[in-house]
Amino acid sequence: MSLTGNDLKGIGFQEGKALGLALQVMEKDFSTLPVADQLSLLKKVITDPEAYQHDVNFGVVASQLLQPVDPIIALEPQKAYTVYGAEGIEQGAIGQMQTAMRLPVTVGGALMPDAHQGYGLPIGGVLATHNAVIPYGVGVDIGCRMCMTLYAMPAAMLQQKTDSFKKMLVDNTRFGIATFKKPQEDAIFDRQEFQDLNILRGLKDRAWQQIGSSGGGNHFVEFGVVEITNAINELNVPVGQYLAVLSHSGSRGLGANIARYYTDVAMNLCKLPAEAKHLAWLDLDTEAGQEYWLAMNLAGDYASACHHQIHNRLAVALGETPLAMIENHHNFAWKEKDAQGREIIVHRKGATPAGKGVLGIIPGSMASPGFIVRGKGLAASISSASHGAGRLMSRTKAKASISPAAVKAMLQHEGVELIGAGLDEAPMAYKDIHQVMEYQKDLVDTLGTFMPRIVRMCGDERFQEVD
DNA sequence: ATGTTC
Repeated sequence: MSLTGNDLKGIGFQEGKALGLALQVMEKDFSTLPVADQLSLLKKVITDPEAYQHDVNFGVVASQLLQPVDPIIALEPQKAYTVYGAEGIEQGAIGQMQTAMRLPVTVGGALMPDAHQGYGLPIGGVLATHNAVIPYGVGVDIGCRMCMTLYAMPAAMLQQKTDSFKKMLVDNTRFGIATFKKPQEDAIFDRQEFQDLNILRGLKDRAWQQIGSSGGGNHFVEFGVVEITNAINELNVPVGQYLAVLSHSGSRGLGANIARYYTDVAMNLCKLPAEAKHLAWLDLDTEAGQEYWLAMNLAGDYASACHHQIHNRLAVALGETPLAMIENHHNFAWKEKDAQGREIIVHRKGATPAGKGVLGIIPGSMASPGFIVRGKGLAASISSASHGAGRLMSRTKAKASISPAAVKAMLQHEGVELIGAGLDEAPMAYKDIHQVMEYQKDLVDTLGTFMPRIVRMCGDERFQEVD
């Protein structure tokens, strides 16, 4: 029988290295004993660690228990930050942002109008720090991002040949646990980081299996209609309608494992009061900080590579070359400059980079438009905007209160075909994107809109191997 | 977000 972390906490272990080591020792050498016997052994060790310092089995656990406990870093008075669309933001997200503004490393922050509560920094939170990176300020899905390609094809084809476009999505995208039988080669796998960092060496094989796949949750790949409304645009396309592909996904298991590992490292190295513990940071001058920075950037590039494979497969299926491609991370940290020219680390956890002239994509929901935007570089927003409409209700509440018939009717009304997805992704579970765009009109200009027509999200693939 | 827990 295997012990759990909670079992150990029950006999007095604190969250930390000793707990992890104790679990390892029990799993390796004592896993055949009944749980009660395992616990009574560990109880002796934690009661009198001195006696076990040189024990062949428990020496490593006892020595760790005897290490002095790291002092807790004090929070400072809260620094000022700007909230956009405060009336639509839940209190939990505001509270989390206030805590983040009290870290000694924090130099600035902003909360986007689609914000909601997360772990550590809220989703929709932007945090600028000095020389420190917070793994939970980036989020679990490192490099979660948007990518859009525009085609010189009549958008009406989507209605005329709906079934053929649906088949293109089914054949060329993978959701949930499903992956491609033959993953496509990619330059990302030549990256030295996969050899240089221990953690990455063990993650490469699954990254290879998963490349080009989309995962689950709010991720999607969809065909839709882009309406370019601004004649002055960096895409170099005239005002008008375009058939387009839009994708939303991240770095799959690769980023999730990097995030989990370095959050753990940070929380062990950087002890904060309970309400701030998930905001543990890594100093960029330390080995761990530099490793995380490399791993995070690799995960971001991997997420980008996944999107490029998705769009390439669909370009082949369409038999066309895209006119333009737009893409942006919205879960990431960047080295940027503040107004005084100092280097800052900008964490955007569910926020779109909106530096002056920077293009980005802000999706709505499966039945409402997304927006192609150009950042205005507003300092108060730390050059950021929202990464979507934001949830109006939790996944649990959405599943309990929205009826499949209502979703079906809404999709039909908006002329949207859907493959997969659960009620937690229903359009009515999201805020009104037009209202959210209004809240952030000082942050971005709109170049065009994207209306979804044929949407694929994660469905039963969660439970069922496809290929 | 994630083969969802060291």
